[in-house]
Amino acid sequence: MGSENRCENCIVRQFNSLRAMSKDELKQVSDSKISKSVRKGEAIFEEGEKLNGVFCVRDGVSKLSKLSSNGKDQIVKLATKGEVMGQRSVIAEETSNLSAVAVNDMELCFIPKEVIVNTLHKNPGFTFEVLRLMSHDLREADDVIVNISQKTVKQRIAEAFLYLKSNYGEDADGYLVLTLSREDIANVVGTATESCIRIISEFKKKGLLKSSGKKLGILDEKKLSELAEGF
Amino acid sequence: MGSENRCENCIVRQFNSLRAMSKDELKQVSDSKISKSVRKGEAIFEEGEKLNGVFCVRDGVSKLSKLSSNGKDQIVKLATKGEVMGQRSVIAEETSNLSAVAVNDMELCFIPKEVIVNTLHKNPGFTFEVLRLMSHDLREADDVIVNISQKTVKQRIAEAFLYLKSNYGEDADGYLVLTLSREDIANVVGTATESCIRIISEFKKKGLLKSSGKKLGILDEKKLSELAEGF
DNA sequence: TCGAAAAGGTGACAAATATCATATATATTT
DNA sequence: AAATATATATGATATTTGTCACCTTTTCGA
Repeated sequence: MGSENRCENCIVRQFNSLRAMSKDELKQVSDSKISKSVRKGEAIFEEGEKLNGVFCVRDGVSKLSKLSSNGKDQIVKLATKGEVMGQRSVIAEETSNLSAVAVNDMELCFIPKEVIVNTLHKNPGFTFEVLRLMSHDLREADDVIVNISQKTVKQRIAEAFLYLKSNYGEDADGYLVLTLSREDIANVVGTATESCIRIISEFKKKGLLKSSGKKLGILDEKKLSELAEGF
Repeated sequence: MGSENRCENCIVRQFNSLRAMSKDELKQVSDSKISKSVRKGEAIFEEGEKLNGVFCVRDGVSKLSKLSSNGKDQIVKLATKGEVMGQRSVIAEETSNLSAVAVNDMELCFIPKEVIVNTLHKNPGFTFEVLRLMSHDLREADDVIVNISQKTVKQRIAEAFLYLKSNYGEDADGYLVLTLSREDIANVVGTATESCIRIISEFKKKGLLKSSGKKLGILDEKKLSELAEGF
């Protein structure tokens, strides 16, 4: 096994709570972790499932969502390289409240919960780091609640594109690196797919967005953010 | 000072993270805390304010909300006896993302952040307990997001009444102990005050709710929960 | 590479919800 | 108790958004 497969050397660790682990703890994690490849569209875990560990995202993006009885799927969060999924369930010792599905091909490490829980009880630095990251997630969740209830669908879609640009960037030609289907965008902002398509078409007609194949790009960021703010 | 004013003897501590503190740590908290009485409608802290500590709710209820530019106020959470407010901001070292306003007369203890932060770095049990409670808050926030985007206003209002009953109970005559104004209920479910009033009137006409003065009571819990589920 | 399936797109219409106006009841102040 | 402010209530209407139907384009597997 090459040394790049050791958590000690894994670069994504710099972005998550694992960076607060001691060398020994990290060694334990590395020895017990299981690497997984997940293809686009595949499920990583399902709502209601009991998680026996957490998933550290090495590459790719996963959508964390909740399905309702009427068949709608609300995406609550997108998890990217460096993020750890399933922490909440492991900490609260509850089944997962969300499903995780790969948005594109992914590389993951599964870390058994025992190692995590042990470290949580022994290493306050690690616990604090997890707490800090979760408090960030909580703030973002609060913001989502306020956005959904106070902004129009058009504002939320405009905001979603700004979010995609600032979080995942754009390529040399100005297209967003992370390509989401219209349905996924609709599920992020909490609207019907048709409404989402309609508004994206409108944005394209107005010269705010451009498209090439499946890719979408932002043409007029200023107007898009004015729109998001409600002007 | 009577012994009931010591955190060591405070009963609300049983419901929050302070129960994981050592005797010494608790003594420190008690020696540095400041008791406050807040009248109904008064602000405890404002969105954007830098918090120098947390607020432990001894009695009463506070609404945690965020104001938008269009004047609407989304209530993200209600904090009750035993809950600690402002933790997120103190932990993340950010200004508060929410405002806290008293829904009824309240008794609070202000605990300077130094004591909290010190304990977070020294006592993993305490940190873990804070983490556990925050992971619960995060789950609830996820649920709110899904509810707001997938359920109708009518469903969410039905749900709000069930929530008020199960969390705050009802008096001998079957009226909800926690009385919220129609505006507050509207701000909890994320709708216009008029829409909220209209639906409550409808519920009363249909025999699902009863009212007496400002008080509201649940008459038909079964139908109300069926309604909340979408039947 | 052909053909099915999925994704993207658009119109017409229905339903849900917000907004505005105005009235009445209730609480609060003086 | 009168005066004022605030909360509740309801109708009329506008706006937003969802739903259904149908079509075109793209993707992907056999």
